[in-house]
Amino acid sequence: MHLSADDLVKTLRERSLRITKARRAICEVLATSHEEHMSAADILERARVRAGVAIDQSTVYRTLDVLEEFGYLHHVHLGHGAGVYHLSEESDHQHLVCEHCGTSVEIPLEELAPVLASVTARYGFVAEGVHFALVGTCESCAK
Amino acid sequence: MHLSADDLVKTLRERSLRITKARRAICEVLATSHEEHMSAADILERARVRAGVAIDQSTVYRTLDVLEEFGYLHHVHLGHGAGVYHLSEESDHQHLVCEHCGTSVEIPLEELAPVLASVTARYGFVAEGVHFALVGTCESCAK
DNA sequence: TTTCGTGCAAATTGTTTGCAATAGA
DNA sequence: TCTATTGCAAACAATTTGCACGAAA
Repeated sequence: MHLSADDLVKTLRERSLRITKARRAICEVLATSHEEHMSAADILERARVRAGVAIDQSTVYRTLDVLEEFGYLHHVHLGHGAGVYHLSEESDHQHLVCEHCGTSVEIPLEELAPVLASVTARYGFVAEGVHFALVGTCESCAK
Repeated sequence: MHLSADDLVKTLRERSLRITKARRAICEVLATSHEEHMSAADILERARVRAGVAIDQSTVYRTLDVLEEFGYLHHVHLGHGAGVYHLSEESDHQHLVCEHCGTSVEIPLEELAPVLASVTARYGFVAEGVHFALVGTCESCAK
């Protein structure tokens, strides 16, 4: 299930943050480009069109910060250049298995999304995060 | 086997590039901090000390570019902030295995470095890239 | 001597911040 | 009304580029 623009707006309202044209437009842009990785500049441009009013980049960054703080959004710096933003998906998770003690830790699949995306882009290989486990050494065994 | 400063200098010479104090110092810094992830600023500082002469940041970037172009160096943007550089190790690689046709593709381990690093930072889990394969669908099976 | 590589300074790109004006609750 | 949020402009951080001089080959 995907987050809608209204979901985002609602959470802003619930935290007694104000719903402005800029914020609404940014939420809409994020909600309607779900699987896409957008830079702040991309979001700004689309939000401007959608809002029909002037929106500043600083407003975009500030809004993204707020949403990220609440866990609705993530951003990563793939390769070089600008960071890319996208909404958090339902918490599919990925397992980290310790080869020493067998413990497994769950991490949100989203954490791996950036690499999986870049692997797809570069090698045409669609990785299935859920089908593999990361093997390594857990924190306590590392000591 | 690790690359020494001389190895690096030698390759520069072989390509008829000039061996300057700045370049030599940068090579030495890289060679003597093998497993470390250094930013360009770190490298600049250490190279300045080592060379005993003024070295400019642009020179550092240009030298790093050259070494990277020749495959002796990699850099990645982990998280935010400055990118980090490190010499290429023996080409450890990672396998992408297609679950449909069994084909496997090799990708440089370095490709996965960003996530592995963030997983370590966030969960104290040291992933061993070489011990897992990414399972998914390859380009031709995807059609 | 002939270029290549340098330092310097200024330009670029991506992101953040200070502040007075404005609009949401 | 009251104050959170905005746009603007300026500050920042990381990296790149233009250029004339100096130094490797």
